[in-house]
Amino acid sequence: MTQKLKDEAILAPANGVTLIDVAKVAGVSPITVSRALHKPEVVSEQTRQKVQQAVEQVGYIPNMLAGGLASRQTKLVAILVPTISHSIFADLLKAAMDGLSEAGYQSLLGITDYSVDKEEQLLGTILGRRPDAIVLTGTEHTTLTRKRLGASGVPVVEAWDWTDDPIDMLVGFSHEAVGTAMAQHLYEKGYRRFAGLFVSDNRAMRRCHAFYEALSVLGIEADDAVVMSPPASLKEGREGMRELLARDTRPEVVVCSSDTLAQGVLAEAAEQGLQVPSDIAVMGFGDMANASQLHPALSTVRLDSARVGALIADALLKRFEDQRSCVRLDMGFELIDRQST
Amino acid sequence: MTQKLKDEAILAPANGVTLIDVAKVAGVSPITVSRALHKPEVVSEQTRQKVQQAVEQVGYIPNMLAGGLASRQTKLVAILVPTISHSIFADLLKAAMDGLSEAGYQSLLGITDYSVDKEEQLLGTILGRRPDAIVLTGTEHTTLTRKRLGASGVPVVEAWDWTDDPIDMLVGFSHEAVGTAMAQHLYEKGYRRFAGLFVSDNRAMRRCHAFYEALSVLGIEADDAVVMSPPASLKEGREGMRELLARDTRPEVVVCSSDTLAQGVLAEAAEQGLQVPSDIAVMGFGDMANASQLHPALSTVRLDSARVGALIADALLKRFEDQRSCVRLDMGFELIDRQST
DNA sequence: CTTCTGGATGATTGCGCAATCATTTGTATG
DNA sequence: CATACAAATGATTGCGCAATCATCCAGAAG
Repeated sequence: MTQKLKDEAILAPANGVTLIDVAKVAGVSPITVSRALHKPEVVSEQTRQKVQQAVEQVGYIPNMLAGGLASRQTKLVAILVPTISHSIFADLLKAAMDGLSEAGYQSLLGITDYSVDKEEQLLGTILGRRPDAIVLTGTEHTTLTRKRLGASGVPVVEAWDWTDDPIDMLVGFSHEAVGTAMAQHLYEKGYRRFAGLFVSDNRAMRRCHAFYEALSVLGIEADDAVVMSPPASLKEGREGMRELLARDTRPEVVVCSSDTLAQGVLAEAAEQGLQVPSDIAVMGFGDMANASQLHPALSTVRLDSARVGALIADALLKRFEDQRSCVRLDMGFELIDRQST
Repeated sequence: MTQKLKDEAILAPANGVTLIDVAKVAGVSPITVSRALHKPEVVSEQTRQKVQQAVEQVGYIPNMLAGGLASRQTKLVAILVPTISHSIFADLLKAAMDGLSEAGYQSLLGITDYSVDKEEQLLGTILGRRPDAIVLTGTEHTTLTRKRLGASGVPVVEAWDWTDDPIDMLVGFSHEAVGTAMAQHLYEKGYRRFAGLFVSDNRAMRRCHAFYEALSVLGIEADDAVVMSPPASLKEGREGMRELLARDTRPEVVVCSSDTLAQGVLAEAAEQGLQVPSDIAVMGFGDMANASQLHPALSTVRLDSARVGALIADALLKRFEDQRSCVRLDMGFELIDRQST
């Protein structure tokens, strides 16, 4: 077959052509075509090639609706994240999608806007697509969500958090441990006057509480954190910083619930002519790609969300291979000292 | 029915329960259940309620594979973007998804990494899901992509760009016009020594060429732009800036292919003790949420990608209602002067 | 009282494919 | 040369649903 012929043939529509058309052209039965495409090892090399040629000639594109209905597996994985506007979740999502697509799985994205109710609602329509697995962010869900997932038997990964009572699989880290570690770390660096700037999502607040708890254990009293509502953008960071600076005593270090917030703090400090870290130090959370490139480079907590995404994909692929596999992985985290503390 | 009963009932698995089960419980035929759910107006209020109750009692979740196969519409829209790590595309995607989900459509995300070949490959598997429409970023595609789309008859929106020869629908703006406008604008502000810092993706390069073309029309000779390979992050911005500053003559203004790159330029300028804009001015592209919050606030080109996303959704919904509808919309853009120029 | 109309419901069929079981063919073994 | 056995292929069936056409019934019109 010439290249030209192939090019013209392959363009056939996704609508008309079915397995049967391919079978006719190849001179075999429809089921043999199906096998040639999905289980080439059980078909003779000769017929496999005939089928392959026929597929290209008629421009066949398998109908995965029909395939999924018949085989009860959709090669679809639903991934629910609170937002895609934070590089943390964008990176996680990208890595998970890449890992899954290598194994032939497509991803169905859901954005929960940090709301467990929206998560529940998304889940309702998503389950209608009969995904082979579902990835959730966090371990906080509505009871209905938990029940539906438990009853549906779909493999689940809860990501980006840690709990002793997971629905199924788990890839993440303890936000309480992060809060505690940040407090101890900054204390050991000699800071004594602390301020917190957090966004009021579930996980950030848990880091916040652990942070203040640890401070109190260290014998330090600190003013309450400034708490903003999501999303966490530079704007919130600047506003929060202004609020902190308006207080009676200026803190030595500002601990933020995300790098983005911290970046806003840096911008506000620059605007007000404050030197970082000599006048005021700043610590973020997330180690997004920008963090090391800011001026001054941002001290933060490194999570490697791309790795979390990749490990989510791994966990799922393992489960697909072996029903009994159940990955539960505490990724940990790493404190990164740069110029801002 | 008590709340408790409902809660317990609704949790039934997504696997076992079918329309037929609902029909039995409701005491009607399966097809009546289908109608009660999809076309409530043709069913009497009484049976509609009976069905609704039965659905909740048995925890029925419609199988959209079966529904899609039978009705030939999947309520799925595929959206292909080059990356989700730029807020421009993240916002566009989010807005499009929101607009579509309100009308009951789910989105299938594909990330092309700025590669038309990857786009082609993604399209292959995506067409297997028989989406009701496809959204592509840009107007540059492989010939096979064009042919497949043309032949498949699926509604297509090309977004974020402009062309006289669209595949189908079009929502975007002219990148050439942006390049030209930036050159004229900066010229009018009095700048004469220009430098360009661009990333080598198709659309950025077209803005770049138009920019230099316009400069040359204005009688200005400028050194070649520094061209980095994607992705465009702060790091590339800083590196590019260092390269520019190493040249014989320092430019008065640096024009960047994205706000992120520009942000890197600002960071490098700060690091090197250069005042912006007095020592060197900077202009970005995109007006991401951060741009106005940086220090100094970034002059840029405003695109409102969320609006593009919303209009994409509108264009598709219109098409779904009326086969003949074919939106082609030039969104234009807006130059924004802030502190950095 | 008959005929007509239209609203409400049901029966049948097929969407495109893979699982399952059945059959054919080719090859090795005694 | 008969038997066994595996590899390769085919026929049938059902996945869960909506489109299509058919039926039923109540009330209006004549």
